[in-house]
Amino acid sequence: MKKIERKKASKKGLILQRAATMFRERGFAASSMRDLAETVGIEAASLYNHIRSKNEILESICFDVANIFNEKIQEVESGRQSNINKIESLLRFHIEQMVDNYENVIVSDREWRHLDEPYRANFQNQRRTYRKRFAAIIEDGIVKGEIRRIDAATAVLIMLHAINGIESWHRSKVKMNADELANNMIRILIDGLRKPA
Amino acid sequence: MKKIERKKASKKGLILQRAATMFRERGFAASSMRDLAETVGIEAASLYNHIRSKNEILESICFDVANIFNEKIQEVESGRQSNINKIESLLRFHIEQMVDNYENVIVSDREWRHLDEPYRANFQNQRRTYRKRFAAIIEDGIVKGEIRRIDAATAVLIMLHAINGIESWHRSKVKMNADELANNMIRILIDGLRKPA
DNA sequence: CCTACCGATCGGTAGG
DNA sequence: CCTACCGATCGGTAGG
Repeated sequence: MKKIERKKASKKGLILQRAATMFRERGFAASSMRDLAETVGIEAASLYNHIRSKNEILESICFDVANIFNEKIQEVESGRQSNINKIESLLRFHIEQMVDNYENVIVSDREWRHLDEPYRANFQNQRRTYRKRFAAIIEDGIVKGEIRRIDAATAVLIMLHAINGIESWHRSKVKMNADELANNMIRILIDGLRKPA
Repeated sequence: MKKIERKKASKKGLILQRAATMFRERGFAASSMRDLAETVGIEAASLYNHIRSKNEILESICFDVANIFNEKIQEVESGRQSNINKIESLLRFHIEQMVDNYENVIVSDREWRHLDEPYRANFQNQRRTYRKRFAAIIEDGIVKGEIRRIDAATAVLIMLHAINGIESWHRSKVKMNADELANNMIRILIDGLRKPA
């Protein structure tokens, strides 16, 4: 019994993993269940023994990613570091996820609009909330004099989107290692381009 | 004769404009020619009197956007400003395009992967070239001591992706005006978050 | 997990 | 610009 369940779980895991790759490469709407089945090595109809629908796969990917980031920001918020260091921690985590959990992170960011209701609204809400919590850290940093007087909401959008640049790093031939990449990105985002006079 | 041509041109323009909106909202693959025809006010079959195929619409959107940015970077490269100011000019232009030419810019950035070959490869090449030219400006700025010793390619990816954050600004209720937005973004990207000690 | 199949919808064409 | 229609493909189900 345990064996069967483990087998089922791992086959479902395989389906989700192959789906993430396919959704990233072609987009959710342009990915067919027949093609997905083929990469998994079964017939299309057999997929439905493991998942309920195409949309359920997307739900699974999107909410997995959302949970990962929600847990992290909770942990960071309750820490005792400076706000600048909290931001650096979050950025490092985003970069790390972008490197290690690439397919899922990209798909959730790019394809969540295809979620059926009420999942779409739910996901959008979680996004909004996450950004507000991130902005609150920046605002606290401004109040405490660690951070320039910038618009916090704009800064959050910049940070979160900037990290999507790693997408291109993934496909690049000249692979910088992941740590070096993270250090470069954080330095640029936190200290800017301009050389201090 | 002129009248007919002008009429045709404007109907084709309407189709491209409605298509851009639809492609942005639902994605290219999830947009049907029947739905597009409906928003234009004609039958699906009649679209083909104005355009050759669904993919041709995407080509038109993507290469229009590519041309706009290629022309701009050419102009900036040949200017006499400092490299920091060249970067600021490019960023301002990107932000301006994101505000004024929103649908086309977003669609070209998000949906170009659906271009048929050889357009896809061509577009990808133009992207790569644009980024190299952008990076060359940063590298020159580093050599001349205007810019910190950062990885130029990484900086380009950050800048270009960061600007996509405006996407969220568009849907936001609390509308900051476009100039204010541009100033905030440029300050954050060029001078960073951290308050100088 | 498969075979066989459903109704719906897709991009596009013929012919006027 | 329309009516009528094509073949292909879609997500998903029945039944075993």
